[in-house]
Amino acid sequence: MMSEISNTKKKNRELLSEAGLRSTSQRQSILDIIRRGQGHLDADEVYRRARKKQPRLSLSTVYRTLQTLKELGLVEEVHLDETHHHYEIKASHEHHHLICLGCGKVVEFECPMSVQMQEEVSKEKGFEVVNTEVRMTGYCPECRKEREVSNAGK
Amino acid sequence: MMSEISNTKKKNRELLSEAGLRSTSQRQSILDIIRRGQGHLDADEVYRRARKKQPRLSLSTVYRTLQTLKELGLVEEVHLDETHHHYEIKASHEHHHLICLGCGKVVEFECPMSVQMQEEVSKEKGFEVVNTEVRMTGYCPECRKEREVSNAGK
DNA sequence: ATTCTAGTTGCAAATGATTATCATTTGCAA
DNA sequence: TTGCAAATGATAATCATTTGCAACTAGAAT
Repeated sequence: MMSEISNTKKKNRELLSEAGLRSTSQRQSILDIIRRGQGHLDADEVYRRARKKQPRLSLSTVYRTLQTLKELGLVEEVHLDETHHHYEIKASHEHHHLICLGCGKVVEFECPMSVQMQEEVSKEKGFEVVNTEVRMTGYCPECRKEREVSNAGK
Repeated sequence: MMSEISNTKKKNRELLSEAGLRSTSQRQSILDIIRRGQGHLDADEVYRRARKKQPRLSLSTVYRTLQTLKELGLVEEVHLDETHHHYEIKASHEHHHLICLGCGKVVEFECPMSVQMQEEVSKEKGFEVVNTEVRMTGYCPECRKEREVSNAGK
């Protein structure tokens, strides 16, 4: 348990210094928060959580760090909605997002088909495709139920 | 030719009044511009084009009209990049977007597979999926060439 | 045709997410 | 321990989009 935590800390430190970046407490905690965050945190949520430990942390640092970690390839920026960005640890497995229009819940899904799709489009359009994002929206089981109820009331 | 234009005008008028909306000149021209725009116009581009005929048109009206037309289901909002929205006439055939990271060019592609994909995810997650967006990024033939040249120079 | 009025518009100011600026602080190599 | 480039915090700037409100107008009622 203890070793797990210090491992993470050490790993963070190494990751950063390998990239030629200084290992600051701010970067440590932001990285940790995203790692523990189970994906889908936005800048402001990271800010709020990080401030619990570092009340003097500024929002700009969060944005800058997010940007840096993204460039480093440690963190991925995902586009769950149109108003702002969300961030998650770059996962080992490629996955996509299914977003509930009712409650905002986000569910991840894998999609082996998308690789095939990417190849097809690549060939057909002569592009070198570097990324494929699949975003589905709909209603989760709970919200579906609610909608049925309120529709029945009409 | 003449009849085509007035047809469109009449159609616009009908579409709007059917929805209980007033048929204003602003809405007419914005709708026309998007229809003629071959997809992918952003609010500001619509604004610039519309002003040629209606110099007093305001940007807020463009935004409001875009919003209204979207709700009406006549226009679709697409997310080609993270900085702002683009709009296109709701097409008869579902299609997705492939965006060049070099020059920004946007190419549409169809993807019958996505329907199947949607069904699978629907079943697996218990969602009622209402929309699937596939967004690929990469480099178009021209930009690929350029990149090869500049890489060779290294 | 004239009047009436709720739907629309234009303008300006507000908002919300993100980025830039710059003085101050800090990690870390020497 | 020191020097200095990198990083931070506070604040202002930016940019797309939204909103409040007074003035305007489409279209129904007269």
